[in-house]
Amino acid sequence: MTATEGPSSERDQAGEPPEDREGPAGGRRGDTVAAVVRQWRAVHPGLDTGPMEVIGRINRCAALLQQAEDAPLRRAGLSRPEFDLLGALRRTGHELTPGELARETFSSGAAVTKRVKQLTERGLVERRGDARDRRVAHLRLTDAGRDLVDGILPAQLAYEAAVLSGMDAPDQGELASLLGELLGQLEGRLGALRT
Amino acid sequence: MTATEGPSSERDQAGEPPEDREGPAGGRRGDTVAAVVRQWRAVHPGLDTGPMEVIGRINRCAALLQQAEDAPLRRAGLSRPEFDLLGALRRTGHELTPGELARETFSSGAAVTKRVKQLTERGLVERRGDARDRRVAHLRLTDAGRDLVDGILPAQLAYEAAVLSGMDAPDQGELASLLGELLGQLEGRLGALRT
DNA sequence: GAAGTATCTTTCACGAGTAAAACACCTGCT
DNA sequence: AGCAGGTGTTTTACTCGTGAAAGATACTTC
Repeated sequence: MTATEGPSSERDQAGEPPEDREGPAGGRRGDTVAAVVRQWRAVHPGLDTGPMEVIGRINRCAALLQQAEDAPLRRAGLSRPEFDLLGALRRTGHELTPGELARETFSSGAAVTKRVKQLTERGLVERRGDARDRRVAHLRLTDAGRDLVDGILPAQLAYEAAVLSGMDAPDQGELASLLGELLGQLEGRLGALRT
Repeated sequence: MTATEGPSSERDQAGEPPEDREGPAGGRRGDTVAAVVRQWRAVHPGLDTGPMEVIGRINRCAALLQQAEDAPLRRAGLSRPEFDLLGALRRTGHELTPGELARETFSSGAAVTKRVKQLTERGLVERRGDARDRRVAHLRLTDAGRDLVDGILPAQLAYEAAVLSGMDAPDQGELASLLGELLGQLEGRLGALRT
């Protein structure tokens, strides 16, 4: 969550006309971001609210999805960042160094250090020193770690599919494709905008 | 950040064939999520990776956008959650209680308490006790707070528009619409899935 | 081959968010 | 009136992530 949005609320003193009126959980039609955009437009009629409708919704979807999405993981006693770390190890198929893991999972090196420590204590990850360069460590899944990932992943994907099931397949494909386009753009030239 | 993804990395001992090879910053074509999906499919050919392509991309877009998006705000000395709080006050037009603000900004009451404290100390927000019910506080923007929001918002939206400018307007509209559909679904029946 | 510089990882100190408990106050029931 | 229970807000104790510094090792150059 973030972006210039939030659900619309009701708060009217005595006898105001029953104007907008949408509970935070959203009205029967239209999402909360749409309501927020309407509010902004009422206050600042000249504003170009186009970007909010995209960015606000992305942020809001991400927040909701993360909240919901983690349910199957928690049952396995894993947080999402922990699962991401294990997953990176699993899907690449080979050992990774802490630095590589940090890049893979888009988190700081410090965070990786901590997570690896916990995961090794739990017996899911093993570390091995490099013979050539004694600064680096090589991390790999233990058998237990691999089994855990392989056991969770199908349930996780099925759960995610259920979460998305309100949308039909073609729309999901279209959405994935547009997001891919946006993401490609962002990953390419974001950082060139560091004004 | 989060979701079952992360960029692909290179790590090969001596003489392996130059197989996949995409730096974390993404290859010339295709986003990082696509690369991750390819890795998963190579390891688990039977998997339905559809959900990852949507959810993974949403999460990754959100992470990148938040990182980039906040640049104009930081110049004004505000974090995104602080701006969201001020924005909620501004766009609703009337006073809000801490509880309402928490719902508006999708954050916990405790977080709102802390932010409000800081913002009142900075002279951007004022509080007023309720005469009837002395538990509740009513919060409103000071003139300085209102001016700050009004001063930042156009720059913020222009910046966001620039961030999205790699996509043409019809695609942005399409994306916004699909996200709105998804968000409507999620907001409606998410929580019914609390398995 | 020694000094300086770059790189990989971990440690430290801190800020931010959360859940749960604590408070403070209202309200309805007897 | 008095109290049981509910609601709005703040406090507390804790977790987690981060940036910056520290630590350890490799490379480069004179």
